[in-house]
Amino acid sequence: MSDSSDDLPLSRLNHQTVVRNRAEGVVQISDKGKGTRKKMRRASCHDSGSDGEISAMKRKKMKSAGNLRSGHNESAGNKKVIKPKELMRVQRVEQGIAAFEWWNSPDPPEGKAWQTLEHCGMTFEPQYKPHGVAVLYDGVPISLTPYQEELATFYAAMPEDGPQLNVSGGQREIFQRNFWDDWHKVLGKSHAIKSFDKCDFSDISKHLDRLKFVKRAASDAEKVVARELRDDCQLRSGYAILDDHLEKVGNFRMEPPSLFRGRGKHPKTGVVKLRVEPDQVSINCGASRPPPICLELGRSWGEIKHDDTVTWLSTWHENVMQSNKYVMLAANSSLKGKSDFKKFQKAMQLKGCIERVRHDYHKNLKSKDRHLKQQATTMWLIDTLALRVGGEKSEEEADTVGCCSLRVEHFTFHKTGKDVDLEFLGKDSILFKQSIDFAGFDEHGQQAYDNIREMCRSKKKNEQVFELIEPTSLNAHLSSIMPGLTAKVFRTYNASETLQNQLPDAEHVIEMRSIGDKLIAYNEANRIVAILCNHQRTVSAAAATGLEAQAEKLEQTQEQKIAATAAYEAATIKKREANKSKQAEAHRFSKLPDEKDVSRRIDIWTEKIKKLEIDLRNKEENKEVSLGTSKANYLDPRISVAWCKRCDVPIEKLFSRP
DNA sequence: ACTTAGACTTGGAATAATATTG
DNA sequence: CAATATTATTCCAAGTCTAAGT
Repeated sequence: MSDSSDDLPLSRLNHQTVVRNRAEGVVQISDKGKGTRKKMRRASCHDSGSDGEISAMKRKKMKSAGNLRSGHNESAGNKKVIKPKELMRVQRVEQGIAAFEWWNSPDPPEGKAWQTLEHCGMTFEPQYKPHGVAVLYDGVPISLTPYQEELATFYAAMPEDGPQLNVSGGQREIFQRNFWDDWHKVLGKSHAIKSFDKCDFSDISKHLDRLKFVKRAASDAEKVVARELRDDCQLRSGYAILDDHLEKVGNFRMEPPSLFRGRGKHPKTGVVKLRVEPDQVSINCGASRPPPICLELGRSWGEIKHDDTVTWLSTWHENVMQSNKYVMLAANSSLKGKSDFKKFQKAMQLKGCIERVRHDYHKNLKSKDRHLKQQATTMWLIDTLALRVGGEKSEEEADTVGCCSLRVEHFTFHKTGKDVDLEFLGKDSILFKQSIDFAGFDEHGQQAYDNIREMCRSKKKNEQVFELIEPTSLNAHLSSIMPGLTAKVFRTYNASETLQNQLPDAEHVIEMRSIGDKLIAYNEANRIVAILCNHQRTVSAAAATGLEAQAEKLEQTQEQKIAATAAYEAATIKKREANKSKQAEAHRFSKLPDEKDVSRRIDIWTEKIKKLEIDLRNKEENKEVSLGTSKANYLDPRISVAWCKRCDVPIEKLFSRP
């Protein structure tokens, strides 16, 4: 690491080639053969597997690097030599990154996130290029300045029935009003355009559609060029060096300006999200390393910081919600991996003292102290229904709630029956709607029910049920039971616990014939977790029609089977008849389908139908459930990997790697 | 003690890449 | 081999939680 070019900023090494030396297992980013050289230990082909705990995490993070080689070995037995797929430049770099065993690397000192950090800052989209297509005002084309046109184009790009705009409560109107407020300001008081209603953006919309069409119709050669450009950008700015190893950066491209798209009934939807320039961006990098060079001609970064207690590389302020945004390392980086590992470790720690925690709130459900009683009741809900804690929100955001912010109006008690309807909009305005049989959950459910009922009494509809409880106080209480325990940990813990319980036993799984059947069993457990966490997705029009088509296909296959069965029966009958009316005539039916042949074909159809049915049922059940979130954030990979090992399922069937 | 800014995880949808099928 | 289905990745909003400020 003493090469002189080591001190060259990453951003300057922009036309380098990346070479992966197979024999030595060395990854180099070399400048035409000489210069910087990053050595990395290569992931060993077969994992040592001794360090039980982490080895599972490690398996999850293992890359196809191993695959490539195993593919090679197999081909040795085969006569034909299968050439490994040629890798793109980006893939080669990322294979090198994946070879780093972060789980075996030492942690930075307490309180520090890193010791050295070098990266390339952010990239920016080119400035707006006017297209000159006019907005019609009262039927008359109006010429606009480039900036005015840019905003008009943002609006024109939004289809009439665009996402989130059909939310009941007139989101389309809010969207338009917010856009008009901002655009009107930019147009100025004396502008010819005075009212939104007379504006017609359809010419711009058509222009944009044409551009989209052209892009879609691009030739293969053009697509290759586009891909090359993207790869160049990725190689130039997409990686960081943290504590002397290469890491992938997550979102190094500056968000382009646009109209803000809040979820649900967001009061700010349609507000102009401004273009952010380099001088509004702060950079965080190691003091001993050269800071990134701003690639925008004649521009520079706003501020250079050297804060080794945080993990962000760049940050800027966003004008719509007044929030900070960050560039961080990618989800599969060592930093995120370690933090992920800690999260699941904490959940395991909760497993060790869950009895104590539950005993605590079970006891307090009957407390005379109002605060304690509310606290215990919220804990019952968080632990049992996997609700989020639910902090307070401002008027400037969509009205969504979590446990602490639940209001009387979200509960519906019925005179008959013990079920309670709980209905509210949670994170991302996703609907939570369940009929809850409190007493059915555990022996404390009845008490929780009584408490909530009592807390709702004598309160107005829009008042909070647990007005004494705030996330901070709830978390403070939890931390007093177990250090570091917060409400969020319960979701992780209960998700992991559910996965563990729902995965079928190995003895049962190992009997399954195909990997496919095993994967269905895993997905089933995954789905139960997703349902617990209320991870939903909307059924797109395309998905709905796809489902219909599949149902039709199933029906067709069934018909074919019926036809085949009929043919089979006809054949047997005729054979029997032939036998009866002497052998002499039997040759007449020699062309009839052979009995065995037909019955084999029926078997094939039966198999096919079975497969289609399973497939369809699976899809139908997954239609509104999103498995991705729970898989990415809640399922402890160690549980999944252990299950795979026991059930003889290759882990890469569950976890793909970039 | 209370409020707010900052930092980081979680989340669904859009989009790109890849696999499968007709 | 093109059309289509499936899967992975990107995007960026929206949560949680800690720490700093007052």
